[in-house]
Amino acid sequence: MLDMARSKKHIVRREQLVDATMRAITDRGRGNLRIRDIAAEAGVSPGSVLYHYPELDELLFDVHRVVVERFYQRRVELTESHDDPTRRLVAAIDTGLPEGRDDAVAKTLYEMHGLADRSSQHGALMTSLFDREVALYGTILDIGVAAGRFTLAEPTRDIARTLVVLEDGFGLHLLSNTTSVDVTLARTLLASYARQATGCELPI
Amino acid sequence: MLDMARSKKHIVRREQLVDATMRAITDRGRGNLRIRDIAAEAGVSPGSVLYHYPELDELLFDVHRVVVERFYQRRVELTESHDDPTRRLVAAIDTGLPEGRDDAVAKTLYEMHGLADRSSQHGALMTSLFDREVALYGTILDIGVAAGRFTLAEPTRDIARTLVVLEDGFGLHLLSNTTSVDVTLARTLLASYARQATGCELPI
Amino acid sequence: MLDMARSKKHIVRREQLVDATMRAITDRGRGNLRIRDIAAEAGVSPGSVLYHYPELDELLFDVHRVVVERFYQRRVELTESHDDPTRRLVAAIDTGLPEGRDDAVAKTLYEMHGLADRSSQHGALMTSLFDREVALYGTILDIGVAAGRFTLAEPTRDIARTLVVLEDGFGLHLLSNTTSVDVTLARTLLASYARQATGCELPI
Amino acid sequence: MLDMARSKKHIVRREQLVDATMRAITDRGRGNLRIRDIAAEAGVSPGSVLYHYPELDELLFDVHRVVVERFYQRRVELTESHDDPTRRLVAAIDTGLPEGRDDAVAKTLYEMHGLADRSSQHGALMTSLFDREVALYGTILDIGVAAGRFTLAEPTRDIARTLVVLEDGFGLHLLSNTTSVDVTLARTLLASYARQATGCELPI
DNA sequence: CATGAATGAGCTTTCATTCAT
DNA sequence: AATGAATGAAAGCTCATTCAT
Repeated sequence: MLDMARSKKHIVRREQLVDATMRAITDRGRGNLRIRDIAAEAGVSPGSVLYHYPELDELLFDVHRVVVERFYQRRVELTESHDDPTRRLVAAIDTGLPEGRDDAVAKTLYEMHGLADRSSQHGALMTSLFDREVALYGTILDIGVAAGRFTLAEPTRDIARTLVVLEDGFGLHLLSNTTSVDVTLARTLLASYARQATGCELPI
Repeated sequence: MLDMARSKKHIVRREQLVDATMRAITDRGRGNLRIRDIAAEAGVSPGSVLYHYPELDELLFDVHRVVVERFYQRRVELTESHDDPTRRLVAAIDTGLPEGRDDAVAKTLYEMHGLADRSSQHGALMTSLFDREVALYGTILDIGVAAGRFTLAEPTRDIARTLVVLEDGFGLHLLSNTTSVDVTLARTLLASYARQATGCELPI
Repeated sequence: MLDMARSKKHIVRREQLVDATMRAITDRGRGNLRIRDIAAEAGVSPGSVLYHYPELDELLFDVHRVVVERFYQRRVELTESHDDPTRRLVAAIDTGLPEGRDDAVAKTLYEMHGLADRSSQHGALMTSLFDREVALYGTILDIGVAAGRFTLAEPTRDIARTLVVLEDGFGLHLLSNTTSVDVTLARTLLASYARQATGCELPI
Repeated sequence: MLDMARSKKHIVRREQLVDATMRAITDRGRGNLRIRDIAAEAGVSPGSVLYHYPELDELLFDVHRVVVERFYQRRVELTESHDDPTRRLVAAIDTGLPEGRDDAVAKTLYEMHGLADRSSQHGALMTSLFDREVALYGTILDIGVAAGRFTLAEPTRDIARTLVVLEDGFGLHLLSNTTSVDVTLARTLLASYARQATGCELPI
């Protein structure tokens, strides 16, 4: 009992630290991340961070995991809140783009790409996200086809993958200081591609 | 004369350091970059690096500049080595994707995205690259139209931007440990989009 | 309570560091002062010095402050331990001169003059010391006059200032390798001036 | 011949470096003095400084020597430019005080005190200056006595020493950021002491 | 559990110094 | 004679990490 209680507290603390780390990454970038930043953001001491996460890599991995999950779950929820296939498609597009430069989830997600390079664990996470995003789009497209709304110009999966890659490309630019791309343009071009690929006008 | 010679030597050393830095970034990533790595890669002492680049930021900026220029120039050269619009388009696509995980130029380019976040100078570089890439695709498309080979489904610029963003999205995945995307798939999907957008089969 | 205890420990450590710095300055001179010297003198690690004094300047300022205070307080105590005006005057003179080349307080005090040059904070400290020393002599003189023992040849303040400046001049020589001046001579000449200025023989 | 010419050039360069060092010390203080500062002030390269002064200590010693000589010679010249004993005395007092915070000779002289501490060579220089200054005052006083103008209250040498020490004390304050003492006050108090000691009003 | 104190490893940075030209 | 280039030693500074309380 006591053990469980302690464990529970432990888990809660770890979750708080994951959140704090996300904020710290959004603020300072992953490269400059210091334990004291995480600690400060969580309102605890640096030693406390190490206590709950003796291996910092584990914390970073948890952050990645959480951020992937949140990002994906949000997409699922918001797309499933619509019945109309075109509205679903638009919702998918909208939730696939960062809301702005301070979109913590999106920012953290992109910061994690650098890790995938050196860690297959992180690579696996990213792959799992990609695949699920593709599946999400795939489902939306197939349902649209089944409903007689979409006429696909290419195999479902190819369109879905292209859409996800496009999102990622736009995300990269939107989270940088690039001025050639803004979120409106990104939506427009994504919708434009989607229209072509589905043969269906989108309510954007 | 003497002054020019000295200046020249200095410039040469700086170029060597830029190259060394590129390699160091490819090896260790930008976040973990240490002066000693650059020095080791260049075969000089750490102090020497600081001697030629008192401000590390300036070195990093030069690296970004060089890498952008190399990347873009290579694309221009290889696309212009073809006369046929479709072959040009294919060449553009091929040079827009990293050749592999160890593509130093591409790798460095992507590592620089993190800097754009905090530095408008880097942002400007990235914007300039993006704009020129878009212009490159734009020219290819327009020439193809003029030659009666392409029939554009969308405004030239929109297609061009979409192509560049797709490349960037693919690049992101190809340089990470993601297994869902490989270079063959990237080429295929890019070509697929290009075919749609130009109404013209590509010799891929 | 806990906060106060912690704070207290911190304060104690800082005081220890101030003392250690005084010794280090006496040994090596302020110009050659290294953090490791302070650390070694305090029996801690260099990092620990920075931990308690993130700004070295602050430490140096505290050293100055402490040394000024100690120097002045000692003078006050020792002069006030006498009732006879002439003995007081002699005590003031004696405590105004360095006891030797290894007089840590005096040595540090003089080493600080170089700082006043560039920092108004240090200048203010030196001014405050000077003014208080003048006031101390002033009081002694005035009391002597009131007691009918002294007959001042000049305004009280002028005599007092001249005495303090003389002390400082002698101090400068006594702490250097100058052989033309020793502490006996300094006492004699100071007493000589004091005798003239007060019209009263001093028991030196 | 060639050797001598080279030698001459060498000597000239060394003199230039001594001057440059004086300026550098006045600007940055002796403690923070870097070879590059001297080089910059002399308009040459750091390597050149070492070439002419392989031992930096030697340069510093030459600076001390030059500065002592200049300071003393100027005093001699300016006091000897007067015939009247009182005017001589005033001239001595005036040339014994720094003209301001940027008085390079005086500034450098005081910065050298820190060296005397550790080097007997420097100590000897300071002693020689002190002794000559005392002799200078001594001569002035004796001549004034011989001319029936001064009636000394103390032995000549004691008065002379007291005057020099007073100057040094004032110098210390005038070159620091101390606000309690300015040059006018210093002149006044010195003159006041001189008047007492000589029994002669000074035209100050 | 949590913290403040303390440490030491690892890095940057500064600078006198060497050296080829 | 003089310089720019390069070095390496010595210092400072930053941090993760340890530990007593």
